[in-house]
This record gives sequence, C-alpha cells and structure tokens, in this order.
Amino acid sequence: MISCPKCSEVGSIMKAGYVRNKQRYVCKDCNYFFTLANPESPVPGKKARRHQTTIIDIARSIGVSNSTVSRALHGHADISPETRQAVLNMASQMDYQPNQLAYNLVKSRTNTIGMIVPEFHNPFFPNVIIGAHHVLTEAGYNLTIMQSNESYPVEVSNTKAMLANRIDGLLISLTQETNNFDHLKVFEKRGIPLILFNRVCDHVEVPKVVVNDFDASFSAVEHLILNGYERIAHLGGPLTLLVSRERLRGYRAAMEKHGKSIEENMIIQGMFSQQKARIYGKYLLELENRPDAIFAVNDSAAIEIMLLAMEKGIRIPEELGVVGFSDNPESAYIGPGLTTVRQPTLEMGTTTAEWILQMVDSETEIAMPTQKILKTELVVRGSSNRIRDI
Amino acid sequence: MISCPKCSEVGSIMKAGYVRNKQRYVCKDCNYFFTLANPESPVPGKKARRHQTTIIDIARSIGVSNSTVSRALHGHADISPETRQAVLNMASQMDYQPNQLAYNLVKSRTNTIGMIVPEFHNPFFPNVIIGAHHVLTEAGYNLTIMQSNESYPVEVSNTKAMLANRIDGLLISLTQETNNFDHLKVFEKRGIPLILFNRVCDHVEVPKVVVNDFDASFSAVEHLILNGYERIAHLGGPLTLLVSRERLRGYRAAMEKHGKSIEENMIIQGMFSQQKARIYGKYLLELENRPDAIFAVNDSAAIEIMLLAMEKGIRIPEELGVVGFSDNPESAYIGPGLTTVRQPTLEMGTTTAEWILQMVDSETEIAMPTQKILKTELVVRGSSNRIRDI
DNA sequence: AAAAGTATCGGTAACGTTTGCGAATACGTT
DNA sequence: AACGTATTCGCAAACGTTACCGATACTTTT
Repeated sequence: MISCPKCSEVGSIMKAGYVRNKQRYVCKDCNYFFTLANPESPVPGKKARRHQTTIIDIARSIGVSNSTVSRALHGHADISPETRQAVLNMASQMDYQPNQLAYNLVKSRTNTIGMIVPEFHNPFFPNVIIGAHHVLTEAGYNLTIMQSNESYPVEVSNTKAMLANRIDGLLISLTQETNNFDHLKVFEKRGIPLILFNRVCDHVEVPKVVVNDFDASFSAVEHLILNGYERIAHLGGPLTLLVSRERLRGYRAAMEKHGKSIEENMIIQGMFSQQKARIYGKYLLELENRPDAIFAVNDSAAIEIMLLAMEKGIRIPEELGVVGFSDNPESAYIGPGLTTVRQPTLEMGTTTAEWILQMVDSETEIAMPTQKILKTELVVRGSSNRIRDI
Repeated sequence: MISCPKCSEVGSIMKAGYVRNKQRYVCKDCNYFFTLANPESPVPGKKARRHQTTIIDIARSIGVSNSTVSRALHGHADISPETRQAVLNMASQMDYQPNQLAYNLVKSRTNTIGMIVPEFHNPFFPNVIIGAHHVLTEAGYNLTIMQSNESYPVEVSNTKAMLANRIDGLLISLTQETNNFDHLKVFEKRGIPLILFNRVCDHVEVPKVVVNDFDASFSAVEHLILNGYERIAHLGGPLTLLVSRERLRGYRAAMEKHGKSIEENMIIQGMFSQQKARIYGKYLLELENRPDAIFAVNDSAAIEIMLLAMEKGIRIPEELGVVGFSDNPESAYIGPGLTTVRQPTLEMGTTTAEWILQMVDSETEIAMPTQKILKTELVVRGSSNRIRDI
C-alpha cells in the first residue's frame, strides 16, 4: 500500500493524474500531492561516472573551508604555511585535478585562443598553426583549431561554436566563399579580440596580417619577363579573395610596366585543386598560340603544369617557364626546381599569436596596428631560369 | 563623517585595524565591525566587459522562468508553441549565444576530443589530424590539439591540461622520451576514453592504432636485397619507441632470412633531425667499407642522404640504394624518386576518431578492440630500383 | 591598557545552465 | 459535481570555483 509521505496515512490516498508519465497521488487527509520516487534501479552495464575529487572534498577531509583550499592551491598570501602544506598534501593524496570548466565559468575567460582555417591540405596553414601554437603555448594559452572547409556556412557555425565556448580571442582566415561578414562583426560588438590573417577582408575593423601579394606577384612576373618570356599566363585563385585580386593586380602591373600585351584568355581564376590545375593547364598548353610561361596560384598547381608539360615533351624552362607560389617542400626537389614565392608562414603564425595575446592580456583598450604586411621572397630555381640573352 | 551601517550612529565610530589593506571601523555603540564599500571608481581606460545576454535575461524580458527558456531553446516537449516561439524570437532579438562553459559544467562533458602529438614538422601528424578532425567534426565534436614537442614533461603537463579541461576523450601519440606511463593510467582510473596511436606502448590497456612497422621494414629491406644490395645500413629512430624497435626487428629479420651478415656499426639509432641525418650519413658514406644501401627512418633523412651522395658523386641507385619512410610529397619529385613506405595517415586519423567516438558515446561499458594494425605500402621509385641481375 | 595592526580563516554570493519534482490550470469523463 | 488526465510552467538544487567581505585571535604600538 501507498502511504502519504507527509501524514503517513494509508487509507486516504487517491490517484491524481499523471505527471511526466508517472502516477500522481493525493492524500485526502492533508491534501498533499505527490508522486512516488523512482525505485533505485541502476542499469546493469551502466558506466559508473567516477567522482572526481573536488576542492570541497579536500576541504572536508582536513576540516577547512573551500576558500582556504582554493587559496592554498593558488599560492595566495592569506594562508599559514602549515595549512597550505596540509592542503597540498591532501590534494596530491586524493589525486585532485582542478576543474577548468568551473574556473572558466567564474572567471569568464578560458585561456584559449581559437583559430579557423579554410583547409589543411596545403602546408601553408599547418605551418601557420605551428608558429601560432608555439607562441600561445609559451604564454600558457591553449589553441583550438577548426576547419571551415572552404564553406561559408561552416565558417559561420564555427564562429558560433567559438563564441559559445567563450574563447578569449580568434584568429581566422576566411573562406573563398565568404562575402558576408556579420559573423565577424559579432566579435567587434562583444569586444572579443579578433585578427584576420592571409585571407582577409576590408569590411571589418580589426588587425590583419597578410603578405605582400601584390609585390610578390609583380616580382614573380617581372622575373619571368626579364628571363625573356613574352606570353605569360596567370592561373589565379578565386576573385572573391583579396589575395587573388592583389596577385592579379601585380601580374597586370608587371606586364604593363614592360609593355607586354595581356591576353585575357590566358588569365584563369578559380580554386585550384590538383585536378582543376591539370584541366586548365591542358587548356593553356593546347592553345593555338600557347603561353611561354605560367604564373600559378600555388606550387601544386605549378607542379601539375610541369608534369603535364613534360608529358607533352615541352621543355622547361626553354619552352615554358613556370613559377609557383608558397615554396612547398617538393618544389625544391622536382627537376628542374620550381621557381616560387616563399611565404613567411611561421612568422605569420607567431605574429598573429603575439598580437592576439597583446589584445587579450591588456586590461585596457589598446591601440593595435591595423595591418602587418609580411615580406615574401622569390626563390629562383630551374623552372624559370632561362639564359638571359635570348 | 562615517556613520555606522547598523545603528546609523556617527559619533562613536573608531578605527579598528586593517582588513586586506582597507581601513576597518567599529561602532562603539552597537559593537559592529565594518569596512567601507569601495567607491565606484571605474578605471578610465578599463575595458567594459560587455554583458553577454543569458537565459535569465531572456526569461525576465518575457516574464517566464529560466527553466522554461532552457526547455524552449532545446526543443523540449513541455512547452506551448506560443511560449516557445516567444522565447526563440526574444533569443534572436537579444542576440543570445549559449554559454557552453556553464553547459559543460552541469553536464560534465565538453563535446571535445583532445589530441596530443609530439611534433608538427613532418606531414605525418598533420595528416592524421586532418583525418580525425573530419570525423569528429561530422559527429559534432570539437578537437583540441596540443604538442608535446618530443618532451616528456610537456606531455605530462599536456595530459593534465586535458584532464583539467574535462575533454571527453584523448588521442595521444607518445614522445620519444616517454618511459613512464602514470599520466596515462590516470585516464584509465577516471574512466576517460583514451586511445594511443602510432607511438604506442604496452604498459596501458587501451585501444591502439598502429601501422605494421615490422612488415613494412621487412619488405623494404627485402626489396633492397632483391635488388642486389648486400651491405644495407639502417638509420633508425630512437629505441625508446616501439616503432623503432619494430622496424629494427623487421630489418634484422629480412637480413637474416636472406643470409646477409649484419654489421652493427651500420645500425644507427637516434632521433633524426635534418642535420643529424647529414652527420650520420656522412659517417656511413665515408666508412672504409661503406654500405651499398641505406634504409632510413623517414623521408627527410633519406633525401638528405641522397643529396649527400650526389655531392660525393655516388650514383643512385647504381652505387647506393636508398629507401625512406612516410612518402612525403617531395619524395615523388626528387630525382631519382625516393622509394619509401607509404603510411595510411588519414585512415589512422579517421580510425582513432571513430573509435574514440564509440567509446565516448556509449552509455555502457563496451568491449573495444585492443589494437588495429593499418597496412603500409612500399612505393618503389628510382632510388632503389637497380637492375635485378646485377 | 587601550588602540591599532597582522595573520589566518569561514561564509556565501556569484558564474550560467540543466533538470527533477511539484503545482497550477484547463479539459474531459463519468 | 466529482474525479481523472493532459498540458504547461516554476522552484530550487546542483555543477566546481573564485573572491569579496567579515570574523576571529593574536601581536605590536602608543
């Protein structure tokens, strides 16, 4: 029989509806509504959630208060050496691991910097990560990395996840699709440090770290021209990216400076996977009046062009000059070596990391530089090094 | 004048020491001790911590309780369509972003998988990361990456940080220094899913994902032997790593199977940076009776050997056969191409990720496979491809 | 000896969410 | 009218830490 939890009466219990699929009762005597507590029925194979020892456990076991334990663990001043030692001993004895989540919640900071990159496949972003990771780790910060996968919706959801996780600052390199920047403006509004790198945009007022794409492109193309190439094609990136537009500008400027006519059908813009590069390369090399040099958006595209040319028996650099971008490891070893633009990837990582740390660590609003332009370097190798006096 | 906060008396206030650098007072009338509240003195340039709108804010502004808002946001059942809609509207209007920290604290899970790798410089680990990242992201999990930098103390502190951040599971590849495994046993004791990959050890009972190093090494060396090489040197990794020991075993087994005598001074174990590889390579190539083939621990070491041989005018593969390990991108392009062992890096990442998800998602204890051995593939290129009938 | 200062510790309100349990109301059925 | 049922919502206790504000007891100064 059921007895009332309040008056212990047995006879006057009546059903009184259901609450969340559980029978509800009422005691007619004391007018007390109640449901029966769940019988203790642990699911057999259920994982027993181990209890992690907390500050409270330590406090109880040596008879002090939580605040004392907290202060002792953090080396505060208001603690006698004896109690501090007792707390420390008990902590290691009970194998205490602080709960960073609770700490983060109360301090509303996470000691974590977020980083969103569009992809991982080129060595470029991993290298930036290495640089940033090093600096942040030295400073005691964690780094969480997300990958937008060159997709704008994913980028937006990534930024939301970063916000939800309350990162202290964000480093981001944009997608090629990104042309709406509301998700970045949220960071401005919230006062959360944000830095754009490599793939930047003009629509948001935060520090940016880029390379001198215009100059790099200009000198690469000029280098080709000085080596006697006349009809230079450009395999560029998607024009949604500022990077691509800058490189195109550099290409045009160099061509114009040296009075070379630009044939628009030799300028191809798009995102270059390995296959795409092969398709467009085939198109270029089979043109009736094919280019005698190609300036490609990245090294893997350039190498694909080189392989294609070799298949067709086109000699490099005599009949075709090739210049890439990024200086991947393989570019040094392919024969002939690929002339390419070396980017200071590590430095890009360290710079962005150092900047974000400045912004995060400063208690007050500080003036940050708006932009840093890192210098690239043209690495001249065999693929473009034609006898000067042609 | 100062008045007592309790009896509002003015005349009988006396100083009564300092409390935390603040003047303390006592009222002689009511014997009430007190200090003066801090005057509101916002530091001028101080960053105004923007208030993030919380569930409570939403609740207040539409006159319901927190729990109602929480349930509405999560699509619970006990909510009328109207209130749910009102909550949702207000949430987006007030630009609400959930606080994952608070969520994590109460749920004591973070939806985050941790990963600790010894280094980033070889493409190996970045590729594993790509694989794991893909799987985890698909499943709605985050991935935090830490780098132990081949240092045991750093590895230990990394695991502590992972524990403190209450990750739901850990993927780890050990340091070459690691020979104490207490920091891993903590995970077992706490019931936190743990998987070792690539750099594993025998001292902890968790799932492991590795490649068949023994077989790979065996077939690489056998391939050299079948190409007529007799005196094969081995540039191996540090023997603290199981990987290195397995490869050494494979080397010895292949040599013994084919009746080749092993000269112990041609076996060099150590961690090979680019410079180290050059030093040891110089040593080997300048031996009185120099080896006619070298099986190296990784591709960068192998390539360093190749470059060194070229400098010395030693022809590859005629006078020296070289085999590497990992199949870095550059290995395909160097001339002659480097024969090497291709490792399924992406698969290693996806496998570990899938396994850790199984372990994390399961409510009950489940039986996990103890080990998965991924298959490698010997990629034969010019550096070892000598005419068979020498 | 009174007053002032020092050293050490406790109580407790946050931080923002989730959730079990209870309760109120409306509705339907004898 | 009396009772059973369904729907919808609120209360309050966690989760683990930090830090402000006091509260003692003791030591030093006047």
